[in-house]
Amino acid sequence: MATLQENKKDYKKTLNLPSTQFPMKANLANREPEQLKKWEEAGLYDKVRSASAGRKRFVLHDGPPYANGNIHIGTALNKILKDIIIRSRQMSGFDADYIPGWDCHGLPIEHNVDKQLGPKKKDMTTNEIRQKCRTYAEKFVDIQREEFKRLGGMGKWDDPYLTMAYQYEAITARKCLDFALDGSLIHSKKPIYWCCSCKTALAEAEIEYGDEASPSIFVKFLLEDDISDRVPALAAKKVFLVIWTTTPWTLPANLAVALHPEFRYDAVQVHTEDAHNNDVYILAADLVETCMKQFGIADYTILASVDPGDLEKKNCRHPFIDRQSLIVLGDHVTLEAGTGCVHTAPGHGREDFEVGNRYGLDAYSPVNDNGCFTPEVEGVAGEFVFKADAQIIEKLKAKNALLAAATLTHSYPHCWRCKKPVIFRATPQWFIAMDGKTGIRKKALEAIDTVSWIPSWGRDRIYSMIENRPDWCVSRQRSWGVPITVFYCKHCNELMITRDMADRIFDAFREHGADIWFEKEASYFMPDGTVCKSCGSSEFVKETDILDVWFDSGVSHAAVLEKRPTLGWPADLYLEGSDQHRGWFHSSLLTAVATRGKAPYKSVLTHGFVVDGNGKKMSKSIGNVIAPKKVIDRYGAETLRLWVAASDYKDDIRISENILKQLSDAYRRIRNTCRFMLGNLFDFDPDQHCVDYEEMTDLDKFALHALHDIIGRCTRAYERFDFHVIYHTLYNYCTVGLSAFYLDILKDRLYTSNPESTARRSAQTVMHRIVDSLARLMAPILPFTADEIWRHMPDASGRSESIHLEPFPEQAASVQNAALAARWEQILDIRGEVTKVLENARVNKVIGHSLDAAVTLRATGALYALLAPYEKDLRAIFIVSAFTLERLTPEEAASAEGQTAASEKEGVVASDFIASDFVATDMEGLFVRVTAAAGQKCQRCWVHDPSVDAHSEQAGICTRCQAVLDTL
RNA sequence: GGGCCUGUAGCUCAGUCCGGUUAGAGCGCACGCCUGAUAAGCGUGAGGUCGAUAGUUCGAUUCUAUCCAGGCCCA
Repeated sequence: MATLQENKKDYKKTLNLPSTQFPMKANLANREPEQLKKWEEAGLYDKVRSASAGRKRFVLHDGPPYANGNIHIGTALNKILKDIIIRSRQMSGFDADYIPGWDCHGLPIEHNVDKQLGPKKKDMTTNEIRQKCRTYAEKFVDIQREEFKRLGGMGKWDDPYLTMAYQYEAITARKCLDFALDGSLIHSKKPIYWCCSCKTALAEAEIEYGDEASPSIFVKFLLEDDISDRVPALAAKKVFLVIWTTTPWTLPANLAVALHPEFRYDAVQVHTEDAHNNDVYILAADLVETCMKQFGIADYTILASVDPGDLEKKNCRHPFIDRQSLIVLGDHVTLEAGTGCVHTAPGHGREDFEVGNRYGLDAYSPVNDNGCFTPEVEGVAGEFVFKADAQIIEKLKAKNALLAAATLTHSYPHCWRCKKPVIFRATPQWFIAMDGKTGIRKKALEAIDTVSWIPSWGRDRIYSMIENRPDWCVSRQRSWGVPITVFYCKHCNELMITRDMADRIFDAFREHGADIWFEKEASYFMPDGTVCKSCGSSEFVKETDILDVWFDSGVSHAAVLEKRPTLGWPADLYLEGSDQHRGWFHSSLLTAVATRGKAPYKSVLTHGFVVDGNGKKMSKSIGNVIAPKKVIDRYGAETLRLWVAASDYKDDIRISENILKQLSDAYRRIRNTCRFMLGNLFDFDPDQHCVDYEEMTDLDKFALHALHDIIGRCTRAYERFDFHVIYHTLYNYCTVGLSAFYLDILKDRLYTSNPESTARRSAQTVMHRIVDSLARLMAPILPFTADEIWRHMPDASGRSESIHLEPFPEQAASVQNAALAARWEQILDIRGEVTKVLENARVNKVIGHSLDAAVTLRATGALYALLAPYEKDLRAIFIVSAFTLERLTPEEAASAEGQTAASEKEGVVASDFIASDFVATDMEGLFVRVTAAAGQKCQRCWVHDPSVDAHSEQAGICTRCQAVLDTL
């Protein structure tokens, strides 16, 4: 007779144990690049495209990232979301092409090129510099393209749109001229940062802040208008508004004094020994005390409180120029320093400009390119502004307008290149008028309500931004961009642009790029014989300003959606971070309503920002930045994609080692669950072995019902872009529905049955459908893994070469069975009660494995009726060796409940019922008894059964196994 | 400082719109089992003043206000 050990081995050979080439370890970091290469070699994306030709289109328009630097985790989030959307729409039956884009012009690139060039730049022509910028942008387009592809994103990476492409540049210039031709592009002055030493305009990014010592002076402005009708205490007094400034040189450009509309102001009469005696000063009430200290005035009386509203639009006298200064109200006034009355020179400060704009004041800036006063400024004409400070202070003293003067060290903007302090200076700029005759603002506001904003607060956010924004300043005094292609008369400075010229410029740009603007004379773009309408001159000069890059990307709907044959206007969806309400969503809307009268998108989806594990923003200085490359190298792009899917991206989303670890655990669980099913399908041929629904057990039918529930939930979630619902649904399904329930129960049947038996084939039919559906459902989120699963599934007729050519699984109504599902939900609950009692037996060393146990259930009417039809199945469902069902009357149940409770409390055995070890459960009318199973453990199926060893020919196996072996 | 948004177990998310049993799930953790999914699998269990405070209400995680913490956009 064979030894037990040998028998064990022999019997193992007779089992149908899982077998698959699908590896347990994903080794994503290494395998993903190989996979990408295979897809590329196979031309998968082209196949996807041709497979969906003729279907209804879904147009997701890619917002162009800036072609500078490596991608960061936020860009990765954005691109992965887009890819999930493209793939899921594709799988739900749309034709969804993805055309990535890059924003290639603009200051940050030029700035970096500047840094590389250093002093050489001075000797280079504009086009030489532009060429360097173009090369730089190309380099980063290539770098980022590879990084994006590595994320698993599917799309036309070989044919992206670039804002520096000639055709794109031509369209950008053309769109700008559309504004010019309909009168929406206006020329006006605005203050900008200006470096007097480099003689150039500077952008915010080119400013470095550093300490600087400045004069700090208090100046009084005589109130000309009488407000004693509102404030009687001021009758017949000399009333002054007192301002504070650290830039005395801007006083010649003073046009206004600003007060805060909600602050309280006091009129203070001072008593001094000097010329200021009996002056009345108007100051913010909260600052009276500190100001008086600074003025060195101890003796003063508060005469009255003044409502700033009573002063609005009244006039002061400029302290040393024969001019009025208007009193205005503005929210930018603070109580942090000064007097609460703010010296306002609209030509020399951004807030001054904005408040001045509202009151119709000129951006007066009598300072030339060198930083010297123009001749019109008496006394200091020709003087460098910072040098003029002292002279202006002297002048104020002489006019008895100076209340105090000191020196203050404070943070002040400096030029990034020459490190000298910069000034704010108004220069002519091009603006797109928001409220001109084309009424862009009004149209934009109306268009907002035709768009679906997800989440809905996006609507309010962009609405208030459009509602309150100033005119759009589109001028930049730079080289790297699309020029504003208008001309001026050389003699009278009259603006010149016509439809004909616009066409010529468009054609020239399309052929040569925007460089040609800087190469050719104005006449090149003008019909022969063009003369100035105003003075008749035939000599013209070109505008040298270039366009704000937001204009470039803002016309992408025209340059891309309208031009690409696979896209269309308007887009179904724009998807970007919530910062783009002010950025791309905003600029796109403005250019679209102006030229097409409609929004360029039907819906706008926004995602939040990536923050660290504590919800803090990532920054280099804090050192909490997580680079996508690091994540990919360690966990693979799939894990990063799973992170995107798991997070509710409408909020800010967190990432940390802990979160990634959790996701990588989840990934492994999903992978392994699929691997188990693949392993059990090793001998399954779907074309031959599928079992009909009607022939299946209720358990298998329930599994199909549950699967179709999952399919419904996931496909609905894809429709609503609720990807985290999919993650949770699939993950929970794998752990709870499959691994801990269905698959665990199935093992016995799969391993021990005759391989050809209906019981086993039925289970395989269900598992095949599950793994097929799971792979399809996960494909948009986990494209690598889904395709890997696909390749390891049993082959069947009509299969595509890649899962990415397949649609989502259908939700088949034929397997929906609500009544059956309701019964099984209850059986699941009962199973939960049984496992608790089993665990108790395990703790008490009665059993180890659940197959060591025999379970008896006693149940009352309804529960008994539910269980009775399944009596034979429940042994397997509970994964125990023996199962018995007994019926209990309600009276017995009630009495037993009481007895069990009593025995638990007192430790007394109260009746035979309790003596037989039944335990009351949390379910009313359900009692469970667990005992060690009788009989030997079958060496083949591991079930304890009295029949084991009853057969003489084979040692250690049960009748059931013997029967199977007989058929093999 | 202003506009918009967010805050539920260690983590990722339900629930809150329209107030009402002991606020749910999975993971993680702890303990145990198994060794025929094995760098796997199964079971049980412990975790929450629902950011804080005040108000409305018979009753608030849910409604209101303020505050705190954080994010985006402005200033």
